[in-house]
Amino acid sequence: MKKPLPDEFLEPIADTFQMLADPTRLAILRSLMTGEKNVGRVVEETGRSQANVSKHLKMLNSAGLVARRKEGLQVFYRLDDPLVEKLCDIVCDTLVDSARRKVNKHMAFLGKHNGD
Amino acid sequence: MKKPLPDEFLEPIADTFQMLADPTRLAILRSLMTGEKNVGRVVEETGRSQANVSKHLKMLNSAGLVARRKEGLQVFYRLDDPLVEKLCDIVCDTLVDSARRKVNKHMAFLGKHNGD
DNA sequence: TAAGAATATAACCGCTCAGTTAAATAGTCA
DNA sequence: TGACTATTTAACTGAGCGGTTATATTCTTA
Repeated sequence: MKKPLPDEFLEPIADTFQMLADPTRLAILRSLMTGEKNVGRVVEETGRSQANVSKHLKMLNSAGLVARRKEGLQVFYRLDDPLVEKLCDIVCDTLVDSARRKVNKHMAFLGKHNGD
Repeated sequence: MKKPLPDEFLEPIADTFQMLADPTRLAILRSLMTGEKNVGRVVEETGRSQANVSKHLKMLNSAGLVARRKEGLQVFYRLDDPLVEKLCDIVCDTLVDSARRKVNKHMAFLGKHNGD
């Protein structure tokens, strides 16, 4: 029932993952998860340099992950792809699960248990 | 209800995405989705060079995405993280949706409609 | 028009990484 | 042991990318 994904899709998919494969971009996306923000605000929240944030925002925009809106001197960005939150949710869940497994294993070693 | 993800998670998450941000590795993972395979078989199915596949398999193994099993001369690899299939499903769905939207837009332009 | 603020761009550097080629390792079988 | 097979590893190269610094652009306001 599940179709194998065609070769032509491998590269665009890899490109999408590539966009998410950088801590700074993830920090920017996380910042935008709580709503549309101008560049300066994103700079504040991520603690990265202005030029750096601007550069990454441009990449994210080109990739179609964030949308751009200009208003006077400021430029506002917002998430523009439902993919982002879904992916982050899944990866985060997996990391949490992984961490929990490690803890449980440790507890078992100590002869203890917690709800698994 | 949704907790913001902590800074310490950004890098490991980025690393995970990085593993998926390469067409060859995606091809390898796709190959392994139909079951455990030895290196030579993966080489065949992906059409990449043997050394290249071996290198990527090592990376995927180090990242915990695939498991390794040795049997005589051959080495068998298999998917070892539920994350992989989940992520690929989501990305593929999104790409399909995106493609469908484009088609629909085109149909609308032509004054036609199909089930949306 | 001049000054200043918000954002974008250009140039540069160091590093990582994908792919290739060639050699090494490990296991099988005669 | 020696030939042969499957896989791994080492060394190298070229391209891409993240970050910084400095400069440019765009818009507002006085």
